Order: sequence, then structure tokens, then C-alpha cells
Amino acid sequence: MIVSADRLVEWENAMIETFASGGDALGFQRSVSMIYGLLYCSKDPLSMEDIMLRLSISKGSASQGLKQLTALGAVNKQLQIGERKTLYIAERSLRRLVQRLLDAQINPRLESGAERVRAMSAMIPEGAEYDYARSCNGSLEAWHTKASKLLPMINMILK
Amino acid sequence: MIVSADRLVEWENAMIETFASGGDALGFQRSVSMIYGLLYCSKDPLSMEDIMLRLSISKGSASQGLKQLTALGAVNKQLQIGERKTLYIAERSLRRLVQRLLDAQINPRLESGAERVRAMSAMIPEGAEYDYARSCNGSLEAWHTKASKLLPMINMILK
DNA sequence: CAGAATGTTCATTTATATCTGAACAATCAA
DNA sequence: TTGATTGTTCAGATATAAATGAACATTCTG
Repeated sequence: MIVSADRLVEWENAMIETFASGGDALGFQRSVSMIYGLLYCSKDPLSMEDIMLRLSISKGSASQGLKQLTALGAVNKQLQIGERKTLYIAERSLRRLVQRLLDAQINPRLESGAERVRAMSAMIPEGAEYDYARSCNGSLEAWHTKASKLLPMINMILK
Repeated sequence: MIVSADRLVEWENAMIETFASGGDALGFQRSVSMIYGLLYCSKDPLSMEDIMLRLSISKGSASQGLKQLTALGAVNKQLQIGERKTLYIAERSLRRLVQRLLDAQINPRLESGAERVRAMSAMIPEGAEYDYARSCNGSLEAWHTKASKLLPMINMILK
């Protein structure tokens, strides 16, 4: 529950704005980042209603945003006895967050990318006159290989 | 210059579509990614007109897109004697591309992020009752520190 | 210089993404 | 069961981003 007229409101607003801006860079929609930011700042778990009121967003946005964040593992539900509302808390470990982002968004892309490169390589006709295209395709494949090697290292480095 | 009715058209289309999709993930607009993709596939340098015709995009999009790509260093101008049109070629080194992306888009964000965290820390009043906010702010600062250490390593790994 | 070719800008249009809230579904307490 | 509370969905409204193309600026060529 939000304690109104707290001296921290300014700070919390600034935090939320910071998450909104950062999330923007990662391609999240504003309301989703703000929900995460609010939960990140919150000492106690918050209900969907708390979130709607604090951020002045609609039921729909709150519900959808929490759904996304929960699916991603960036936010966890907390079922509290004697409380009908579902409460939410933020996952705060950067390492776990990054891991989940990689798994959910980057790795699937990399996998489908590998398929694409293979499929494209098959489109190039035989013959020396197509050597250029072959080298081009190969260099894209090299990009893919590098990216695939890079990702696990990010995870290690964040330890 | 594009040789029409080439057997490679299918392959080139697939490459362009792949770049469009990848660029999308990085937050580039479709036309910009497509221009880069086309140049990446092209054996010879292309003019703005070549690009407009091949991709069926407007003059404005082509001009703006090339401007962005050139500013980023993802595409280089090539002034050829006896040719009035400016020609363009793609920067193909993944390492250099990533370096330029980091410099242009990520590092500035990280720097402004550092400022924000500092400013927010100053918003938290003294006193033990605000310890939670302080720890929260500190944990965001730790995120920032980790990110700052991570980026130079990406560059090393891509060598 | 004149006119043609090339390139840029930006107001408008078009397309896309996001948010809203009312209708609906699910759950709970009495 | 019944009514109240909580949560979800999705068609439509709103806001944002991207593409267009005509007007303008610039640069060549003869």
C-alpha cells in the first residue's frame, strides 16, 4: 500500500522515470517499465489496484503489464493469506533478469536467425559467378556465431 | 547498379528481410535496416537512386536513412571520379559496428544514467526510516556499475 | 551563367503501437 | 446461491513513429 504524501515521492517518481527511460531503450512499453520501476522501489508488495492508482494507468494496462512482467519473470506474484488481491514484487537480481531476457527474447531470435542463414545459403546457385554472394552469406553466418558465443559470457560476467 | 532479373534476387530479398528483422530488434526503423541490408549484400557501391528503386522507398526515406547510417558509421560514402552521384558501401566489420553502436547509443545513456542515480540519491532524506530507499538506490547503482564494466568486455570478446 | 542532375527538408499522410474502459469471467465470503 | 470483489480481454480511441513527395537548396556541366 502506498503511503501518501511521503517525503520520498519525488525520489520514487525519479526512479520510475529512470526505469521508464531504460526500459524504453530495451523496447518495453512505457507502462510496463513504470510498473517494474514502481515495484523495484517498493518496500512492500503491491496489488494491481495500488499500481493503477499510483501510476494513473488503466486497469487494462496494469493487467497486461503485470502479465508480461510475470511471464518474463521480472515480477513475481505473492499470494498472501487473508488477502484476496494478488500482490506483486520485483525480481531485483540483475543477473537473473538478464538471464531471463536473454532466454525469452534474444536466444529465440538467434535460433531463428541460424535457420534463416542456412536457408539463404541454399538460395545461392552453384558457380564461381556467385562467389560474392557466398562470401557475403558466410560473413553474416560469422556474425551469428560471434553473437552466440557472446551471450553466455555476458551471463558469466554479471556474476 | 542493380542487374535486374538476376537469379540472386530471392537471396538478396531474404538477406534484406533478415537485416530488417534484426535491426528491428535493435530499434532501427525498417527502411534504415533495409538500406543497410541491401548495401551489405551489394558487391558494388550503390547510389541513393539505386537504393530507392531497389527497395521501393521514397527519396525522403532514402536520404534520411543514409544520413543516419552514415552518421553512425555503418555506411560509408564513396566519391568516385566521373560519377556525380554519391555512392555508398556498408561497413561490414561486426566489431567496428558494435563499437560504434555502443559509442553512439549505449555509452551516452550510461553516462546520463550515472548522473540520474547520483541526483536521486540526494533526494532521499537522512534518517534510518529511509534506509530502504537508500539500499534500493544503491542496488540500482550497482546495476549501473556492472553495465559499465560489461560493455568494454563485449568489444574485447568480438575481436 | 543556365539548366540539368542530385540531394535535403519538412508538412502532411499513413501506419503502428499503446492505452483505455466497459463487458465479461473467475473467485470468494457469507 | 448471491452479491461483492478481483482480474482479464479486446474493440475502439489516442498517441507515437515512420514514410511520402513536393518544394527548396546545392552542385555539377557545358
